[in-house]
This record gives sequence, C-alpha cells and structure tokens, in this order.
Amino acid sequence: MAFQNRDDDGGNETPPTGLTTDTLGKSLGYALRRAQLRTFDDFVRTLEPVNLRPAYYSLLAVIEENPGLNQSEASATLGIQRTNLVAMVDYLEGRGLIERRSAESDRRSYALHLTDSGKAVVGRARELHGAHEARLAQKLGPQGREQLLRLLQKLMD
Amino acid sequence: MAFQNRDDDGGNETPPTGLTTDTLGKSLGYALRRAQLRTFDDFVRTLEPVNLRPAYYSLLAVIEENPGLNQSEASATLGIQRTNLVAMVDYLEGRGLIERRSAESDRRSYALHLTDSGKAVVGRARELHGAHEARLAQKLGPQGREQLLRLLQKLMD
DNA sequence: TATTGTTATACTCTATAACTATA
DNA sequence: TATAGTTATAGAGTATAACAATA
Repeated sequence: MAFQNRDDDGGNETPPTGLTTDTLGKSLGYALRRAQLRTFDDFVRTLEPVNLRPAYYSLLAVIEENPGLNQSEASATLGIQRTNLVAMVDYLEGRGLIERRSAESDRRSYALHLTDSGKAVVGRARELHGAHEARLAQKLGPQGREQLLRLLQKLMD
Repeated sequence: MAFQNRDDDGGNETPPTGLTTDTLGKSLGYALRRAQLRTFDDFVRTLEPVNLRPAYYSLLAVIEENPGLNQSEASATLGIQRTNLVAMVDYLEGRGLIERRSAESDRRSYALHLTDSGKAVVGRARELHGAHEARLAQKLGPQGREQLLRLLQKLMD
C-alpha cells in the first residue's frame, strides 16, 4: 500500500493521488461498490466477442433455462422493470437470438424462446462467462470464493 | 429458500418468480452486483435526510480530509472523470457547502474547501453513514465484515 | 507541449405515468 | 378491476472531443 495514513488501518482503497480517503477507505459499502464496478468492467470486456452486454446475457440465460416464460416473469426474475425489458427483447429479437411466440393460454402475453442462433450465442457466451468466473476464483483462492458468496448472501437478507 | 431447483446448489438468488436461474445463481459476479445494488439502495435512502447522493457525499468527505485539493485530484481519487466532476462541484458550491478558492500557486486550478455549512452537513452525513455501516456489520457478524473487506480487496488486485 | 477546468454531447441504465388489449 | 405489453419521457451516471487559460 503506497498510501500514507496517519493512523494504521486495514483494508483501504489505493487512490492514484496519494490523498487521504479515510472515510471511504473504511467504508464497506464503498469497497463493495468499487469491487463490483471493477468486476463488472472485466465482465463487459469478457462478453465483447459475442457483442452482448451483461444484462442481455442474463436475459438470454433466463430464457434458456425457462423456455416459454413471459416478459413479466423475465423482468421480475432479473430485477428489471417490465417497461425497460421491452427494448431489450426487441433488440435480441431483432438480432434473431430470441422470438416472441403468441401464448395460447393468455393472449396478452408472449412466450419467449431462444432461436437456434440464440442457443449457439448463449453457449459461446456461457464459455466466456466461465472464464470470467474462473479469473475471479483465482483472485480469491479456493475457499475464498465460497466465503464471498456466503457473505454476499447475508447482505441480501 | 422457497425456490425449487432440481439439483442442489449452495448460494443462489431468490427470484420472486420461482423460475430457474442456475446460470446467474452460480455466478459470483451476479451475486456481487445484486448485493451491491441492494446495499447502495439502502445507502441512498440513508442519506436522504441530508439530501445528498452517495457520490456527492464521497466528494464532500474527500474535500474534508484533503482541504485545498484541486478538481483533478478529487476526480482521480474518486474514480470520476474530471469533466463529470464539474457539475458536482457546481452543485455543492451552489448549495453553499463548498467553495472554489483560486489557488495562488497555480492559477489554472481551484483549491476546494468546505464551508462552515458544508462541515456541518458532512458531519451529519457521516453519522448517517455510520448507521448504514453498522446495519451492514450486523448482517455480516463481527468477523464477517472483516472477511468481506479482505475478499473485496483481493478482487481489486 | 502538457495540464486544469470547462462545455457540449451522447449513450446506457433506470424510474414513472399512461395507454391498449386482454383477463 | 387487474394484468401483460407498450410508449413516451425524464433523470441519473458515464464517456469522448474540443476549447481557453495557464504551466
């Protein structure tokens, strides 16, 4: 830590300026945010070969695992607003990765399905995702990853 | 976990739909993102009494700890673009919480300082921030917080 | 030449209100 | 009445290019 602090303290940010950031350096919320942003950034670059943003990949993955679900179910599962999901579905449908099939049981809703092309893309994306997760696991160590998952789960309660 | 899964697996999201989310449920990046968003949301509400967004609070805190720093230093420390910091400084100056003093050594830059009003507000904000951090610590347990900080630090390497 | 602050701009993500067609 | 999908819209947050003043 090339980062001078009057009083010793454990985990701290390492700003490139050499300035003091005691308040933020001691903040768990801030550490969580910075780590998430850096991890997310790596993931965004990871998915570039398939030209998908993380949210779009997550939508494809949910459709793959729950073929025929409707848009309300997809948005609720992903924590996205129904209204904001529309453009995402439009986009993926425009790329020919998914399709809206009119549901026979409820004529208001669409059943979402992957196309063959979509299945191929999500398969390739899943490989890239796996490499990203492996990179994180390597940083954390074997049991560090499980520890982190458990602690993050506690934050969700 | 009121959330059926064919195969047993440890840490998983708990979507309100009952749909399967194996890919996302096993993803550390996704867990990190969801936990950060929830934590951030709590922090946003925490700061409402002082009418400050988290980024503005972090700027006030950095100025408090490094009085006289310039905008480039502030933006680099916080990981914000210089260009995007301008409106933030404008806003806080407009509220009378900080001031731009012309730096004698370098006439291009401003020295940022808290006003007396700014010191009072950041003091109150720090109390609220402390309550937020205490809430997180309670969810994680005594040593859980330190574990999490250490693991997040590993992600930053 | 390089740096500080600045403006303009654009793109993504997110949130709300209101509409339609169905249920 | 309520729900599924949709449109319009607005607010954050973030990113790049270009400029004037100063170093």
